[in-house]
Formats: sequence, C-alpha cells, structure tokens
Amino acid sequence: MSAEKPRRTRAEQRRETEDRILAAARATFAELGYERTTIRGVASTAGVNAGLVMHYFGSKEELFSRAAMLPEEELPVGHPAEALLTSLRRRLDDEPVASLVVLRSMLTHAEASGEFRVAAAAWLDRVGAAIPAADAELRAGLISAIINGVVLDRYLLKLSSLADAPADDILALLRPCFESLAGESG
Amino acid sequence: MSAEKPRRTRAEQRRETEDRILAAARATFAELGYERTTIRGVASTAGVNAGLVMHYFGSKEELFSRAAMLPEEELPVGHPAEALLTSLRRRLDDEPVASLVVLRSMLTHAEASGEFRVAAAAWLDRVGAAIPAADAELRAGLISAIINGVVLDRYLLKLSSLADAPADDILALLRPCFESLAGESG
DNA sequence: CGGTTCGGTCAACGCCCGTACAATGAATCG
DNA sequence: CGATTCATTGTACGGGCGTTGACCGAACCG
Repeated sequence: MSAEKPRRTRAEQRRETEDRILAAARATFAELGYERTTIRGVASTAGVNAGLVMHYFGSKEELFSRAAMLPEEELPVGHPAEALLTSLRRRLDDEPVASLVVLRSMLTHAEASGEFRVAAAAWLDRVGAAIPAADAELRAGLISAIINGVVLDRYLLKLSSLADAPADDILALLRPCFESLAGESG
Repeated sequence: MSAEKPRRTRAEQRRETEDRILAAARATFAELGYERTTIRGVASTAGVNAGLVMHYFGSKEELFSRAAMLPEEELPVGHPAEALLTSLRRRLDDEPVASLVVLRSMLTHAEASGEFRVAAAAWLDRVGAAIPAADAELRAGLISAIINGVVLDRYLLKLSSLADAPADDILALLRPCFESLAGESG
C-alpha cells in the first residue's frame, strides 16, 4: 500500500520529452528546411506545448543546433576511393535524415550553419590529405560535390532515376569516378 | 514649343519597371531562397513600392514562376560526355544566377517547383537517350547529380576548394567521370 | 480640351511567427 | 507533513509577412 515509485522519475521524463522534441525537430527540419519549420509545429509533433520547446532549448536557433548535431564522421581507412564509397553508402542507407537536416538547412539558413561549414572543411582536409596529387584539395572538393549531389537528387529533389535506384547500382557506377578523382592510378 | 514626346512611353516604362522587378527577384530568390525572399525586399531593390509588385505579378508564387523561367536548354550535339561538359561549363561561367534561382528555390519551396521537376525529367530523358547503355537512365541521373552537386558546393555552400577553382580545372578532372558514366568506352 | 486609362504610392488588414511570462500541479526533499 | 522545485501549460505581445483597395497624377485618346 505504500506509494509505488512513480514509473518515471522527473529526470527520466525530462530526458524522454527532450528526446521526443529533438526527434520531431530533426524530422521537420529535414523535411521542410529551417525557415518553414515552426516551433509550434515541432512541439505539436512531439506532443507538447510550444512554450516548453522554448523553455528547454531557448530559441529556434539553438533547437536547430542541437537537432543538427552529427556524430563525428570517421573516415574508413584503406584506399581513399573505397573509403569514400563506403562513406557514401552509409549516407545512402543508414540515416538519410541526418544528412538532410544539415544539407537542407545549410541551404535555407546559411548563417545558422557556420559550424557545419567548419565540419565540412575538416572533412575535406582529411580526404584531401589521403589523395596523392598536387590538386588534392580540388579533387576532394569534387568528391564531396558528387556525394552531395547524389544525396540532393535522391532525397531532396527526388528525381526518379536516382530516387528509385538501388544503392548498389549507384555505387558501382560511381566507383570509376571516385577512383579517377582519388588519383588511384597515380 | 509644342509638347515634346515624353522620353518614355507608358508601355516602355511599364516594361522597364517589370524587368527591373524581375531582375531583383531573380537575384534575391537566388541568394536567399523562396522563403526568406520578401516582396517588400524585392520591391525595394527594384526601387518601387511593394504594392506594385503585387499589382503586376499577382502573388509571390507567380513572381517566382516568372523569375525562375529559364530559356529551354538545348543540349550541345556530339559525344554525350563532351556535350555534358559543355553544358556544365555554361552553368559554371555564363549565368550562375539562373541555375541558382531554380536550384535553391526547389530546395526551399519544393511545391512551387513542380514545373521544374518536369523540365529536369525532360532533360534527363534527352541525356539518357544519348547514352548507349542498359542503365542509361541511372547514368543520366548520376551525371545530373554531379552537375547539381558542383553548382551546389561552388555557389550555394561556397565550399572553398570548389568556389575558388577555375572552371577549366573542374572540367578537366570531371571529364573522365563523365566519359565513364556516359558509357563512352562501350 | 476633357475624360479615361494606368503606372505607381500609401495605409491598413489579418495571419502566423518567435518569444516572454505568469500560473498550475505533481514530483521531490528536509 | 509542509516547502520547494520543476515539467508543463496557456495567454499574450510585438513584428514581419502576403495581400488588398483606395487614392493620386501623368500619359493617353477622341
């Protein structure tokens, strides 16, 4: 008869609610971009009041920052071309949403994404360092452009030829490109 | 001392003002995307009152439609790979703004851009028809993705390695990719 | 010349947004 | 137990937006 422990302690509840808000925010930012995403909308998807979102995250900017935080992407080791193909496969299969939050929102809200520009630059440096060529930097940039372009056409523009294709086919056709750009032959 | 002909007839004046508004709209849509572009902003850039923009174009949607209208892009003839490289060079040099209006706004306002999805599909069909391979459609889609990715990284994300590079270098590095994808060797 | 068209301005509307803040009630703690 | 924290709600405000319609004056036309 003594009072049972409440199924959820306050801390647990808090964490769960915050996670629900973040998940809703990620999905909405990815689908609508920064501008069209509203705090009320995110709150409603998460099943809470809009004021709560503000209370927890302070501002829309901050909510976006938290929602867009990505785990540090580690580059697979090995021949650069193979490593990059693996990296692309991950982005095609594993979690398109994570990529989309950043990509779409960098486009709709460039100022909010200064941090991600930095992350992208770091990624480029690492790739460039693995490419044995004088113009390694440009080659890395082009590989990044291809990856971004594929994600863009497949998930954002949803152009049919790419949206419907199996990831394997895409990777197979792209392999010669990556090898050429990664300077595998030299 | 008879009344001189006014320097500009009403029709001329109208056309010039409309053009000025369209130019301002194109620049603003390309730079800010659909959502962040405001009619007041476009009007102010064009040096007119916001009401006039509404009066001439009816709505923001319609203004966007008119601003984003592109000349039908004709594909250069010849080996598909060379033709596509030429097409990319045009987009890199000639008029980045025109590409950007469509690209950026398709991303920020997908619904407004159904028409351009159609145009993109037609372009893909034409490219696909020129590629002698069973998976021509996918190959065309990948080429389109590469072109979009390069424009994206260079002009929208402004990633340094691509933004600073001469167009010639980009094309030189991309040539093997296009040849491989366009099935030149088969 | 007088009436009409029409390029252009201005002020206002209703809406939705990000945000602020007071209120509430249940979990927590001494 | 009473006091206090804190997750959560509801309400409200100020601002910017797309859009509207009344209005003005100069170009047009018979």
